[in-house]
Amino acid sequence: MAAVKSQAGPGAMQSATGRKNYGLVRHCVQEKADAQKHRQNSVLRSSVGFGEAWPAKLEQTNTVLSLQSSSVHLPYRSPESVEMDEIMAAMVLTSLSCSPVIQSPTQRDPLPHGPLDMECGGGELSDSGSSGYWSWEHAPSPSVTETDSSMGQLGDEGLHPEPGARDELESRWCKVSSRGAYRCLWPSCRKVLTSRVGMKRHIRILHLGGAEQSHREEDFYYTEVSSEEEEPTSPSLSFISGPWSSCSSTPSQPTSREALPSSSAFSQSAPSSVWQIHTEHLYQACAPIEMTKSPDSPPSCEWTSARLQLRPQISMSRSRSVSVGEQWPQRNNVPTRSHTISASPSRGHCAIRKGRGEAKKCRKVYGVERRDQWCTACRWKKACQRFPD
DNA sequence: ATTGCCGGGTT
DNA sequence: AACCCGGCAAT
Repeated sequence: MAAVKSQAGPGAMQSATGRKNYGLVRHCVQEKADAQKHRQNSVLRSSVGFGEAWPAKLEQTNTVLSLQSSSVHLPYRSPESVEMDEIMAAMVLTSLSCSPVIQSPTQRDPLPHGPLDMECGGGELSDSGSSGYWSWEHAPSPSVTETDSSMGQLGDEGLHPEPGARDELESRWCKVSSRGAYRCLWPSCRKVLTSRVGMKRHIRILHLGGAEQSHREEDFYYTEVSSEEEEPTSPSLSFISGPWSSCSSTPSQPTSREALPSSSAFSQSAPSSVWQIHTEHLYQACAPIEMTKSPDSPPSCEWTSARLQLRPQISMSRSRSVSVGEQWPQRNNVPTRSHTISASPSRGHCAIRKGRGEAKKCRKVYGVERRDQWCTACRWKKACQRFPD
């Protein structure tokens, strides 16, 4: 009883005669307490880990974050001063994801499913891999990984792009300043026009069937290229850069081209998937790190220390832009899950002791004063035969 | 402190 | 075998 009082408080007190439920009540209370304890511990742990990973991640993801900030008209700030504002910006972006422009890409279901659709579909991209987290932060293919990481780097003037496809992407991004041509990104159509209006018309008429409702959708099917960049690009790169650039209302704007689509693409599927993602993420926090490290990752020791930092930067931006607003539910959920896991031993422990108090015994039923009504075993201080466990 | 009951003693 | 109880673990 004293134990009950101390653990469950006065509300859970059971009378001596009500001891039948004592065990159950106590178990529930115990698990509650355990849950709270685990939750606190997990929250604390996760928050600590987050805090550790955060600064380093800030440095690496500064680009994406600042771009996001720019999309909500927040001035660029140094990484050291951005933490809270980034969270706010991410939340704002999340809320902004419901804007018509952002949603429009997902309305193209009847269209043939080229890479564009997959990419601009938002949810399809993030969930295409399957179970959310791994498909998000685990780039399914090297090309995507590289693209993701280069996405972040290209916007970051402080980082040096790497050779290979990244160069191409860089040129693609850099062409913004030297824009001159527009390439149709429709699958198997690489038409290049020098006029945006012409390109829109081309897309609308040839690919969108001239539909009136496709009024704004042409933006998603062409990309702006520099006139000298006519060599074909790998599909993964082209289809990524294209829709992303065009998802914004003004495709030629480098900042919005990156921030808006990313937020839109993920926000549509984020609230549920990211929720699960972070759950699994924390759950798998002990998973090997190096396996997910991109070969292009900057050789920073900070990047090898925290798991999140090893993710492609765009992935991190996704997670953050969408999930920061969801962080609390996630965090509240994660400990719950960990509690479920960690509670099993405690449950097993309780199972051993479960028998006691579970069943009424003669002593409890009749009381000491009516001992004559006890079963023989109880009278002999043996295992009760009338109310066996 | 109370309870359940094992182990052992006594008759 | 019937009965009783010390003592322990669990609560």
